[in-house]
Amino acid sequence: MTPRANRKRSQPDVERSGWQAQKSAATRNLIIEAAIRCFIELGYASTTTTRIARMAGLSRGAMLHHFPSRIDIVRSAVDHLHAKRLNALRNSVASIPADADRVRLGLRAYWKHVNHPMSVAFFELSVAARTDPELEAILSPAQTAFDEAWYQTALELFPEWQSDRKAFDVALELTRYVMEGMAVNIMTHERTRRHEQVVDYLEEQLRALRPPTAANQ
Amino acid sequence: MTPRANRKRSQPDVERSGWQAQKSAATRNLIIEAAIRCFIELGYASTTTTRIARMAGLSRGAMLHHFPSRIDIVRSAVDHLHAKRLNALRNSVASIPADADRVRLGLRAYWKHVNHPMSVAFFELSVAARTDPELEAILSPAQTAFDEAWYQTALELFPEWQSDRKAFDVALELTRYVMEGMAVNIMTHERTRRHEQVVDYLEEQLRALRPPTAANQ
DNA sequence: CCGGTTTCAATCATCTTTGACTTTTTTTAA
DNA sequence: TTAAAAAAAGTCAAAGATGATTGAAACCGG
Repeated sequence: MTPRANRKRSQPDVERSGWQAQKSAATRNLIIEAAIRCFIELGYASTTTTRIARMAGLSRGAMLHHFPSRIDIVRSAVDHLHAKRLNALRNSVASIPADADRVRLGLRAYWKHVNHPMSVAFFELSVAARTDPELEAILSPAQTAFDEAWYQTALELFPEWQSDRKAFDVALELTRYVMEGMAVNIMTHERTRRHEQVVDYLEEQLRALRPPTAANQ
Repeated sequence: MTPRANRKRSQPDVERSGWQAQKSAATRNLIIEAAIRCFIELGYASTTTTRIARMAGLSRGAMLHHFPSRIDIVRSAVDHLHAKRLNALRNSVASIPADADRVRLGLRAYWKHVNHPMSVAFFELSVAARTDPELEAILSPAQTAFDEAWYQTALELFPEWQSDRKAFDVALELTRYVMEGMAVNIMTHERTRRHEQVVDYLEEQLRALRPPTAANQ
């Protein structure tokens, strides 16, 4: 994103647009994305600093220059993931026209979202955080912020649903659990199940849960 | 749990399963259950041989006498979990009378099942197996066997549903995904959500999916 | 051009985990 | 009672991971 790096020395903060700063930011990004790829491909526990460095194509020493310790990388990776995830959610919902089949498109968008590699990475972190208080502390704010944003975004996508907030809440939670349950199933088991049928069925149910004002959009 | 057994010294041949063998088996069980507790409390990655031994109240050397290597413990733990899980499923379903509200009781039984510590342990292993081929090879047979047993058990619980196998499949998968999605949510996030409402709603939907032969049981 | 800084690389000591090996204690069978 | 066998405990070296330290190359402002 922005070439902003947390400077520790007594350098004027405004002067941070030189070539060096940009290269530094690029390297930091490279490391963060390598770490995320490690989470996805190797799992959180096997994501060692050595592996991240190799994945990023850097020496371990060079990497530890940008991130003094392992947990610093994790912290930045969580921030990075959170920002991208939030952005992807907003974009995918914003691209749905008001006169479109919002139930269908919204559902498919979320289905795509939970199957995105980014969600796999977040899932890995979430599971690891269950038994790792330090990671939990890092991840928790991002989780709740995303949950909140998800709720708000859904509310904006379906303004007519505000009339029946009870049904709306059930619909949202149901959607969330079905989608995430299926995503987890796909991640851990094989991918040879009839998930699409369940998505279709869920779509039907969501329509039934909606207030009967609009026609069927 | 105590290795107390009746000692008959006048029968040397049948004594093959004597005290020593029993004590050995008890110790093995102790180790296996300690390992499972470690999976639950520390996570799979942090379950080292040292921690298992400490959890079991044994020296590490003693433990490695019974299980030469770490993976051997994992193997036995998976078998142990699988057997107990299968047994619990069968028992809880078998305890449902034919004239009871089978939808409600079956659903609650499964809800209880996915929130059981045993399921947490299995979940930990499943997630770790995603990026660990060796563990995957150990876990996969147990997974598919359990899935198969789950399907069969449900079929036996709802024999009238055989007439509409399509709806039955959707109902089963839906149930599975909602329940597991919620369970994962409870494990990784906080437990302060309105899961019960979703269970109630799911119960309603399952009733609607059933063939309209029986009254409402 | 140069002093100082930033980036990158390499090495080092420490710690943890693992599995093999050895020793001690307990139990079994002759 | 005693010797073999099994269980339990303790010791050891190898491998891997981490963070710190040192050294070298590129870059910037003056």
